[in-house]
Amino acid sequence: MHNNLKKIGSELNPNVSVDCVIFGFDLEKLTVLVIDRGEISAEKGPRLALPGNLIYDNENLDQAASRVLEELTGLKDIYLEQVGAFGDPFRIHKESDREWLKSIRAQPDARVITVAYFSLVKIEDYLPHASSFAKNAGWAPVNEISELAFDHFEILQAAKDKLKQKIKIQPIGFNLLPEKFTLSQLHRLYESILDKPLDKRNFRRKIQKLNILSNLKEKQRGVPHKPSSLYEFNEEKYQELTQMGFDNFGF
Amino acid sequence: MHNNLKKIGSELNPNVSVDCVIFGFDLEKLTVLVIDRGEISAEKGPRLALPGNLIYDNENLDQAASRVLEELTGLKDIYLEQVGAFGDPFRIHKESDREWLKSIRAQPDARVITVAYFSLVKIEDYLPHASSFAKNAGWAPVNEISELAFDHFEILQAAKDKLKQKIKIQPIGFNLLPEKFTLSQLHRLYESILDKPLDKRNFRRKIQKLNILSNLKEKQRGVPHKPSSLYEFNEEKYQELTQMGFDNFGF
DNA sequence: AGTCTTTGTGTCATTTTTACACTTTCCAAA
DNA sequence: TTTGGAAAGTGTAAAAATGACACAAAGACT
Repeated sequence: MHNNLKKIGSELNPNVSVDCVIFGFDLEKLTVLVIDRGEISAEKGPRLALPGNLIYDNENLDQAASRVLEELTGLKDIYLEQVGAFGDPFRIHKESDREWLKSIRAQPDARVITVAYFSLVKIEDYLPHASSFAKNAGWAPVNEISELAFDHFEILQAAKDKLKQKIKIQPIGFNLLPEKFTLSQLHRLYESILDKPLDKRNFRRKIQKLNILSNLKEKQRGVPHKPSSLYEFNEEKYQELTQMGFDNFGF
Repeated sequence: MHNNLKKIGSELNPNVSVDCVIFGFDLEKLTVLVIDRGEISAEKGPRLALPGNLIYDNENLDQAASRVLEELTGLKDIYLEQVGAFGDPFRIHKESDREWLKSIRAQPDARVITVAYFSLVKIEDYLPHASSFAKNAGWAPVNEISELAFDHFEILQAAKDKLKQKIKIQPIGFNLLPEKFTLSQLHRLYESILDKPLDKRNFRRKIQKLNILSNLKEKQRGVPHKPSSLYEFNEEKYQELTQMGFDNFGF
């Protein structure tokens, strides 16, 4: 099938980039990893931007997104999902963007299409201040972001929508939680993503009925209140469910 | 905001294309518009492909998709939705593809990212044989397609999935039906897209309860059985529904 | 011992879903 | 004109899911 491959160097493709919306959950609210472009004049627009980079000609889109994610956080094998392609003609066009563009190795007058991904990360796995990677990256609460550089705010919005939609169908939320978590944490996570309150008892009933959680015989320790049971996501039980035609959490 | 625009000609961008999955519905089953690349040696892979083309540097992605759709069918203002971006490195690599590539004006050794769209067309609005456009395009039943050129089969699959998902949430199916249609036709349409049988009475009850159809005081004529009432999709009533928080058909 | 904070639990009324079969209406052919 | 074929159209009952709602239990801290 793949005969006659052309030999081409691993060059950056000046026309296609990937941007990553990296979600985290601080056990209270949904957060996203943003990069501070530093002190810039008002002309340059918002300081904060999503991590992203041009793609290499010898990697596919998913690989490029993984690479960007790993370059920034050092994390591998992370849940990644494509959001879609973005790009008005000449969306990068300000003289004042030149410096920034140079830093991501794009040509200022190039037309760049960007393919956006969202990823779900256990926030404990990436503590920016402890990391040797980009000191200028940090977690920001999603709901407190009101603007981002370039078209990144639009991309963030699309990523939130996609996540919201996806979590109604597949149990991907566990990627944002520690291995062992409480039902209350899961409950807050769903409320954060769906952006609406869910009745506590009804939520617990619904989740428990699905039977995709293992109740570890272990409790929280050191909390100044009644300690909660800890649970683990059970992949096998979830597979059974899907094989029975399950495809909707009903939120 | 948009100062300092670069002046750039309306050149084709050799790195980015759009492909369109144009769905139709022949009142029996879901169909898709495919292009016959003509007699080619077995080496060249499947004859059938999705319509697509490179994008111009002065149009955005949505515009490019509209253009491709219009160039092929002559139709404007058609429902279009992005499916996502596709593209392995060097996915176009066969010597035998050169001729075809020339015809779509791509360079044989270029790396092409393709952004896929799906669109919904009233099949009656585009009858290939009556059209002066591409004589080599035609409607093919979606379920009878087992292979397509390039990565188009994968794209078709993704488009079907997206359509299936989307129709559970928004009443976009009407774009595939004539202005006036019967409940049975709508029923068959949903079964085709969701790819599963739906109980007739339950389907009708569910649709009617939503109250987004206007029952025209008009019946089918000339059918060899009891004639059906004709209905029209009522956009205003649907808007009311959404404003009341409706976002799920529950299929 | 008392206070604070969060966990964890059940019921009832309403709504939604599912499964299921027969009569009506028109056309066409005998 | 009668008859047969073919799809339209309609109701009900049982089961399941949803939504609303309040208080006791467990541990930490003072």
